[in-house]
Amino acid sequence: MALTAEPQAAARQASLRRHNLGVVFQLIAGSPEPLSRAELAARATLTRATATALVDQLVRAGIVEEMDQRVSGRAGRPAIPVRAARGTMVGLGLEVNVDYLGARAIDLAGEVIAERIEPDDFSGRAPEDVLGELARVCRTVRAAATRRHARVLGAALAVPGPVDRPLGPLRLAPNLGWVDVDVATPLGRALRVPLFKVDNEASLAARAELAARDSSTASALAKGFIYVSGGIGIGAGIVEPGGVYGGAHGWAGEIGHVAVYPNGRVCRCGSKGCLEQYAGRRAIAAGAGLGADTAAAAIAQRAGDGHPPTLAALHRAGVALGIALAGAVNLMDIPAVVLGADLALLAPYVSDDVAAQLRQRVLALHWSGRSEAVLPAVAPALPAMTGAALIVTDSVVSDPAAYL
Amino acid sequence: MALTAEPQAAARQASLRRHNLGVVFQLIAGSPEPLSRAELAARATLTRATATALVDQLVRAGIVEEMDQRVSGRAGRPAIPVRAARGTMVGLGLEVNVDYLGARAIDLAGEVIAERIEPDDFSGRAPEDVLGELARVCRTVRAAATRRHARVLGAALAVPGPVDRPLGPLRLAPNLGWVDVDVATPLGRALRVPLFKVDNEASLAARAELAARDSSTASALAKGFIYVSGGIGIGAGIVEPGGVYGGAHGWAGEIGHVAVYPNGRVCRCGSKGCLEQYAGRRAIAAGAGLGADTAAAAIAQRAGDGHPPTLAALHRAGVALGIALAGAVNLMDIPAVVLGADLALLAPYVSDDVAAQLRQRVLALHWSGRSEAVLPAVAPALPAMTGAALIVTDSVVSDPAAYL
DNA sequence: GCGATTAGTTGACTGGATAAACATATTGCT
DNA sequence: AGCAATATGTTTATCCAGTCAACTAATCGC
Repeated sequence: MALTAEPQAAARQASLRRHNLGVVFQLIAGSPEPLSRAELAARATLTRATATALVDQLVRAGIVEEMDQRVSGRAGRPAIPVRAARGTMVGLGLEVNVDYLGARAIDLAGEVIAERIEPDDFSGRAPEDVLGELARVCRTVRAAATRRHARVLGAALAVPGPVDRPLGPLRLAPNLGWVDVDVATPLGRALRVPLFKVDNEASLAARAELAARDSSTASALAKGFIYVSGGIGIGAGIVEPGGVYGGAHGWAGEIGHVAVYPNGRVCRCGSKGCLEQYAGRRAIAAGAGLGADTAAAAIAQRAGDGHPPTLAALHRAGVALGIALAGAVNLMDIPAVVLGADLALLAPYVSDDVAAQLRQRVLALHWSGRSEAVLPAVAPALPAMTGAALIVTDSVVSDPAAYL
Repeated sequence: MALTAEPQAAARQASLRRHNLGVVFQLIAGSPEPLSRAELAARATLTRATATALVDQLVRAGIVEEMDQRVSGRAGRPAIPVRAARGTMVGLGLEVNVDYLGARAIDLAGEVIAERIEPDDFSGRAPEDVLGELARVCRTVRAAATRRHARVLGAALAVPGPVDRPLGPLRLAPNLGWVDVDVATPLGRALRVPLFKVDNEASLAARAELAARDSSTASALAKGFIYVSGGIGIGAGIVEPGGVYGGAHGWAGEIGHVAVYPNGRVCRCGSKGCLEQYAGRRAIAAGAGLGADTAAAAIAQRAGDGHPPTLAALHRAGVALGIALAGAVNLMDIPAVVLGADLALLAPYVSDDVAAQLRQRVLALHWSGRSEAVLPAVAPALPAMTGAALIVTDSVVSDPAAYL
């Protein structure tokens, strides 16, 4: 029989405390404004007594900090607001990509404590060199963080290709020219952090987008979305209420190699008709009659000027994107699409075509008059680095007991 | 910030007991042979004392039963084996499809206690009539079960189309000609069961396939698989270690309307080039020059005889299926494909083409020499009915405390 | 200044797990 | 047959984390 995943561990009293610490800290970290112990008790349906015990434990550990009492205006003893501690613990988000690498340190509140980005062209460069460079950058960022008395919880690395979760190897990074690279061992050795993870760039960017949405835009994306990270290659991160969908190995989201026109253009990957060949930045630039290295901003500029070949190329890209996304939505029932990276800049010229294809091709939309939300990304620059840092700080948020 | 789903409830002492009852019963229900209290304690990493307490509670509730002592051959006091109680509690699995409806009662051990199938042609028939008929069939099955002193835990209904989880409405069932039908209210009212759920036929069949694999075939599918339910329409159930993937509303798995050739044949759904138009049973029959109502067995027969148009049609179907599945695997990183329903019969003639397309088009397979497993289904007839019954009995398995 | 109100703390109690000793039932050796 | 060895299941004392209810603390409004 046995349908659900079985290897569930039995719980003991300690697990109770551990779980509840997590619940309380998630409430604290997830709230835009500070909460009091009483408020936490109410939200978690605990008694004030236990809420106090839990919060005190978190405060003693330096994970949570009490703030000065604020004037409530109401009767009664004033509450002591608590919030995630600022600057005491940071996650290190690292990224290697084709045209830059960098590291960013983010604290439990999501604030950037330190960062360093190094633009360069890494395509075809030897992994050891590039990773060595990254380790160096990383050390300077860590030094900056420790100067500010922040403890480094761990690091996570974003890579542009399918990579085994959580420790690699990186299976393939076509645009770097890397195949089967063990990224974790050299970096882990160089950094000596208690926690090290590797994940796909698009998945991590999706996570950052989710975080950015949570605090700013109201949650049109609360029930999930697919974040499309468009550059030379195209990846995607699929976000559900539970987290980012990874699949069996962590390779999920390779939308760039979904066949849009099965007998169409030959792709670098060896297949034919892949989405990348129609909606990748180079494909669009080529279709627009521009140089292969034209930046997305320049393409957008050209489109804004009304340049017909550019508009035509963007139209073809939008249709191709719409076809691939319609397949994704039919398969996975994803309620919204977010266009990120280069595609965020090009969104004004492609999102209508994407939406039209979704309306036509998604079975569940077709019957109703409804249409799928297609939105540009709002997360700030280099979201994958932020996302990488977030999966580190997240490990504290979901299980603070591990850090006491 | 807040990346993980937050509305986690705080745990109290009672939750501990509840959780551990679930863990223990999952171990009991999931084990092919009976376990002793001591063995359960070891597997769940509990003390024998608590294992005893938990098992006793389950035994008192009639969920678990002690068996006669078996001779172990080893020294020591002989163990008292316990197993999920047979025939005391059943889940009712219901299904409405184009050419039959039926109900099947399954006990906690997965044994069929009673069933009744009524073949008929329901396409275009009014929902009220068909559901009325189903309610009648269901009552006879329930009567048979209660005659055997089994308590009915609840019922679940399988429908051939996207349906909101867990209570409907059924959004669309093209082959029944139904749109936006509230299936739960009339059936729920007629049956008066404590638990009622609705889900897609393919998702439920996938669940049954998983159960069938667990006990028989070794788990080549342990890390997940996509079950393709091929008939006139084509649906899919995506199984991960955690369960069956549903998406935001429960509509996931509509692979039949993934665009394989975006400018290809017009589909009943209003779009163009849907998989169904190439790999659906009618499409294959038409391509083979056979009547639209030719059964899959007859098509397979024809192919076995070496009939060239049939083989050509099956080749086209296999390629189309492979293209769609390659998209699914690229997006969701699914490690195996199971061909079910009509496609199980046709598997010998399509699986090679499917595998070839996967090899060509799945990025993560392409770099390595590996290939994706493509297997025919092994679950016995009408798996969706079994799957429906299983999601009911599963609710006991995962949370027995709710049934004390 | 005093009641009303709300926040946080304290102490008795309870449920559920652990640990260790004990009772029970078998095998195997002499 | 008798006894040691072994493993299962049960009993008892203890501990831990949460509840409940009472208490203290700090503010507002009159």
